[in-house]
Amino acid sequence: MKSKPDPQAVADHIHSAAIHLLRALKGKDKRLGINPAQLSALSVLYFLGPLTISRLAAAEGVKLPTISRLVKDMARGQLVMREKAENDARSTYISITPKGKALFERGRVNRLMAITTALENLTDENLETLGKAATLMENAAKAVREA
Amino acid sequence: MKSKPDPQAVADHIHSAAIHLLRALKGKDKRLGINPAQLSALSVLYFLGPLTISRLAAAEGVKLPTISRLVKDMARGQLVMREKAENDARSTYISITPKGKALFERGRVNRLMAITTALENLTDENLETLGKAATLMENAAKAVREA
DNA sequence: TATTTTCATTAGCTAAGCTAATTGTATAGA
DNA sequence: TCTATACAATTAGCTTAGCTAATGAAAATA
Repeated sequence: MKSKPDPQAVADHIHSAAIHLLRALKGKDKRLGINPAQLSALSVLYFLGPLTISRLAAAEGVKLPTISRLVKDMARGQLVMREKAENDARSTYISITPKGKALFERGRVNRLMAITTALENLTDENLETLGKAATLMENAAKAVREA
Repeated sequence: MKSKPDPQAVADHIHSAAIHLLRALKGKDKRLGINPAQLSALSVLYFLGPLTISRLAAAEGVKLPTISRLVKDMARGQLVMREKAENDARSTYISITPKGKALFERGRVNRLMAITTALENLTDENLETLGKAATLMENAAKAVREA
């Protein structure tokens, strides 16, 4: 039963699975007026509190301009607010507004419902497997980013 | 130890992990002259053999025009070949060329080396976890797509 | 035979990433 | 203190990878 797992094969498999899962999810939150990238950024602000653009970019693992534009869009929709940092005039803190919070909560639920539904019929054991795998994937992502 | 896993939380976690892993990988195969989407399509042709555009799109979980354009680009680069189906003049079979095969093999190795390296230090048990998770994710992706 | 369905392409749109260049602000060193 | 360097953020412009809608041609069906 325990045939020695081949890292290359596992890498191939997990990579392919990640691609297919995200592709399948794309567009599931169209009607909410929010897109996946915004949802993801809102999630960070929701859980971590106000952050500068730079720190938000780092948290999301993307470059500055990417977040900069995202924040602009979200600020226009009043999902987030800008606040000048007291100690450093170069920095701006971004925080989530009540409206953003509400949208995020709705959006998050809707977006993830699709996966959740797909996972609901799984055994607890399988759910546990997925949970552990998620952590391993996050670590791998970090390692790749730092490579 | 076995605290009842919450599908919603697992969904959230796996979703986030998939986003971060793929973002981290992006651009790792720039210098090969092939991009992730092409690599993914080549992979399917490599393993499954010649397919029509429609079947290729289905295998990749995307719409027809997406694959149509991808194939056009790859055909220009002589990575794949078109062949008219004998029995149905509407269909075209796409197959991988020797050049495509070679590029795929190199590309695949290079692209996945990043994950592989990140995974090499894991225990066999963790690799097994990831392997199982990948399968569960593929199933979830399919379920989402069909929802 | 006439209609509908299917396979594929084209045109044109959007989202989400990137690099390079620019502006304004902080800080370190001469 | 002044100057050079470094850092935060934005803007401009490019690329990739997806989508829908419209079209043409072939096959299947009523």
